[in-house]
Amino acid sequence: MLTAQINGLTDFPTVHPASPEGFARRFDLPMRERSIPKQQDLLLPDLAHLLLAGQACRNRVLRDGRRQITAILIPGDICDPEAILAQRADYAVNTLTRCTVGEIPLARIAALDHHDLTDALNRRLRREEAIAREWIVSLGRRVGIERMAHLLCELHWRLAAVGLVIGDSFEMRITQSDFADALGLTSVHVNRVLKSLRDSRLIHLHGGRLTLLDRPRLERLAQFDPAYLETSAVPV
Amino acid sequence: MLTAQINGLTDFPTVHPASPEGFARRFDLPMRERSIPKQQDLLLPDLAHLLLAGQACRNRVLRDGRRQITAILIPGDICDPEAILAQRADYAVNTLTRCTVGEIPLARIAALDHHDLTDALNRRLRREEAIAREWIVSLGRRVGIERMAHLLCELHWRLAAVGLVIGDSFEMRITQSDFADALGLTSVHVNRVLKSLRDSRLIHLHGGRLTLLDRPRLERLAQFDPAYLETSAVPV
DNA sequence: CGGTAACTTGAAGATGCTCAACTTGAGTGG
DNA sequence: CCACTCAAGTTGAGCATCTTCAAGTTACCG
Repeated sequence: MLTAQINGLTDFPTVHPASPEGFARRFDLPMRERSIPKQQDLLLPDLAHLLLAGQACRNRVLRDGRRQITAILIPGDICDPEAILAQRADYAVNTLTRCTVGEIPLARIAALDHHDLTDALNRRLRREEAIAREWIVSLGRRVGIERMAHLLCELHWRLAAVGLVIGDSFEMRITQSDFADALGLTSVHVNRVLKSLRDSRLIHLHGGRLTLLDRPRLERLAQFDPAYLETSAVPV
Repeated sequence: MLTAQINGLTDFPTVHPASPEGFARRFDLPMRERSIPKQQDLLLPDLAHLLLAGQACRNRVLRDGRRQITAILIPGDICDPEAILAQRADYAVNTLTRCTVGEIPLARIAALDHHDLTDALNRRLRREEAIAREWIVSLGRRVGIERMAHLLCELHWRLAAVGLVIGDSFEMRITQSDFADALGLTSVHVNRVLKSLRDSRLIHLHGGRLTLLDRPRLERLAQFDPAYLETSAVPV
């Protein structure tokens, strides 16, 4: 079994135990697994990509090298829903940690033309747009420490929804540099923000595992309201 | 005729001459027009709202009053596609200028259950998400002047697509304060950024009309690439 | 156990903010 | 048509957040 096999690797990050490959199974689609090192481009042409383990991101790089992450992907997420729905994705997807992806030929998806499937994808897209809106609020109107707090609350909530949180702690191997590119900050400032959160006893980070020590206070600091994530509980 | 009637008002901003109410007509939906002053809440319950004239925005306000605009709406845009697709919209919509909206009862839309309609809405949603991604890049990685340049390029492109640009100039009555809330800046800084763009002879603003004096240079400054807007030309 | 990526810290500087005063301009009523 | 009013725009000065540059230190991986 895939799940057992992955869990056997001791340092393998954030596996979705609720078998996200259920997506492929539900619609009877062939899926090939692939393991990818961290900091690599992930998308291959003519395939849809389902993230099974690890964390990835969508990002854009400006001509002068400035990089902005526009979304963080966790197990169970589809990396490129636009590839399925619109035959194109206008972004790159990179791994933030070592990842396992499930690859499904686009041709097979197109062939089955399943109404439930496009419905499910569109529901996911609406949720992703809600997340994007919240990122816009963060980037526009929250200061560094609030931005970081909000992102950690979001990740906690999303990881919990797929069973990857124990207590208030979860695996977190994203580098400070990548956090910086997600939060619109520099890695130096991310480091200071994290130190400040540690000093305030709001978080604890050790051995690639992050613990939210005082989630209520963290959520208050971030003005985090999970309503935007709850709405479409998004099966499939 | 609606279009003629609106165009009769001399100071009425950015009317979509290509009759955006074609949306309602195409699907044979009843639409009531309503005129709304600037800086007002726009959404009413149990209705879908189509923007016919003027400019509006989706926004969120934090507890301490900080406000972030997450999207700018122009004639032809649907203010609350989520209200139609998911029976809820987790944002407020405000008018930025005086507006005319077309209101369509949600019950009537739900009743017809037209597949083309949900398809069209989902296509619009994907385009909006592409715009949101670009806003994330701007807010995260562009400095003030680049952010403003990029937004002006975006508005130029979108307004041109609905026939509201003459030469390189279009009606623009959004206040500097609202620009600030869209760009994650203060109105004071927006003022300085606009002055700088004026001094560089990149834009000209007079009598509520904005002219892009050197669009190629402005687009280079913003690193603007209209691909994300072109993709789904979005009829309906 | 050596090498490299990631993290940490300090100091100086840039971008953008806050506060405050003033100017301009559009809409209103006399 | 003018005076009045209030919202919007403009400008200056000082300050906060965050950046840049640079020099370490730690931790992971082969």
